Amino acid sequence: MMGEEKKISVAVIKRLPRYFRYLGELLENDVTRISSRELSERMGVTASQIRQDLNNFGGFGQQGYGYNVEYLYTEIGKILGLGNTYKVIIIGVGNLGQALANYANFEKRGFLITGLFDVNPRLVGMSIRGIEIQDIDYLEQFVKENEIDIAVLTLPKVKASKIGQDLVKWGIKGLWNFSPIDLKVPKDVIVENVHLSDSLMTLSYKLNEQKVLQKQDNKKEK
Amino acid sequence: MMGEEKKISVAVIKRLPRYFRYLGELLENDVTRISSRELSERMGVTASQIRQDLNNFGGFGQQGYGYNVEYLYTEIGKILGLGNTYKVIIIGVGNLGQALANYANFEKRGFLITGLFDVNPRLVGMSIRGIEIQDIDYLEQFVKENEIDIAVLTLPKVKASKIGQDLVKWGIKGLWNFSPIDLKVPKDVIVENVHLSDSLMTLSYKLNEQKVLQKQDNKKEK
DNA sequence: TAGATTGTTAATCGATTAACAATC
DNA sequence: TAGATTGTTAATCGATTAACAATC
Repeated sequence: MMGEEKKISVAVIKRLPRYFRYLGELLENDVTRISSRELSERMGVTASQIRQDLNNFGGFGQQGYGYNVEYLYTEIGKILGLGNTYKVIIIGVGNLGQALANYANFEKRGFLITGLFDVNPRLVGMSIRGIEIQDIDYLEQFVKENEIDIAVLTLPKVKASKIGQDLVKWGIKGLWNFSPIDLKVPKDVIVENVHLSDSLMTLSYKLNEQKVLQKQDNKKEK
Repeated sequence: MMGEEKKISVAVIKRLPRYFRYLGELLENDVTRISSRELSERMGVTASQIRQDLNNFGGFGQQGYGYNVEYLYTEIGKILGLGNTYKVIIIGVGNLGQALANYANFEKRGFLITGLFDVNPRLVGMSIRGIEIQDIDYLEQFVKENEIDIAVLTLPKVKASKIGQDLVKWGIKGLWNFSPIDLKVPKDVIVENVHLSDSLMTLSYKLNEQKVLQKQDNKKEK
């Protein structure tokens, strides 16, 4: 029956951009076809996983041949929704917000920065890549008048929660959240978190674990 | 037998910083004790998972009482290796590198920025938070003379791979990689990736999926 | 046609959840 | 002591891997 598709797991979705990246590289190197086995060796995953992952979305390969790199690249791009353009606003134009505003590659992928907002009067009025930073007081009006797809939250923890709620109220459906908080949102709103301090702590954990393992090894050698 | 501990899964490790964050908030709000059930409700996970996760590292709770917030917070901090200090260098001091260099919270957690490097002659000689940006030519010497724990890679894709290899050769054991590549490193070197474009693509995918679901709902309503 | 490799089903593995005895 | 809640074992669920028939 239609519409009865099994839900794709987050684990699979998170792997798609990586496939996309590898296929892009193959394409740059003029590789026209690739088998799941060879791709698996390059990526350090199992061929089985690649085939399973792809077959969640359709049969992109051909028996006895493998996958056409360009075709598969295009198809995964479509699956990731990269054909679309998204109107993006950045809220909090500190160092990180500026970094993201300046990152040209996002524009290439269809993420168009259409508004920048900050509370800091020193920043308001300045421009980044031709876009003027507005006072956050104008945020509500701006969001309501422009069809914004994604709001990037790069502001201090204390403000992020409130602004996040407001944005949802004003109709935003996508949040790219860099603040170290978990936003509570209705289920039709998508939040993608980038928790840098979490990432750094994970690194810290692993470095420590590594040290412990080395000590154990040293003992064994004695 | 000693040293026969079961390996902690990445899934568990990745959850630790989140526990740490929630416990920190509880502490700020003067909550002294919490049960796995209550924490689970706040975090949107199962109480069972919390207890399982924590018991990988030890019994931090007390039957009939729950967990002492401050104690648990401290212990998870220890597990995450936050008692240590790490010497950190940032390679590539563009917008993102600058953002990270300016992020004071990292210092608080023991991640001390001790060197900044870039190829861009315009940046070399400038200072961020009292640290002068050096030409990347001095990187090798600097790494060999100072015991650097973590190198942050915030440079263009094309350079990242080579520099990453070099750093490993020069003895770096921890890499915090922001470049959209997968570094190949020996197994005693830890790489923690922050792939911003992957994250954005995941958001894009989910926004698209959301749209599709809404269309299906609309159909059903008719 | 023979060889290669997919798409897909079945088997395995690991992670999450449930249940409950231990115990504060 | 009775009630609450942990620590931990057992059951379930889901994701990964293996296997192989289908087919290019």
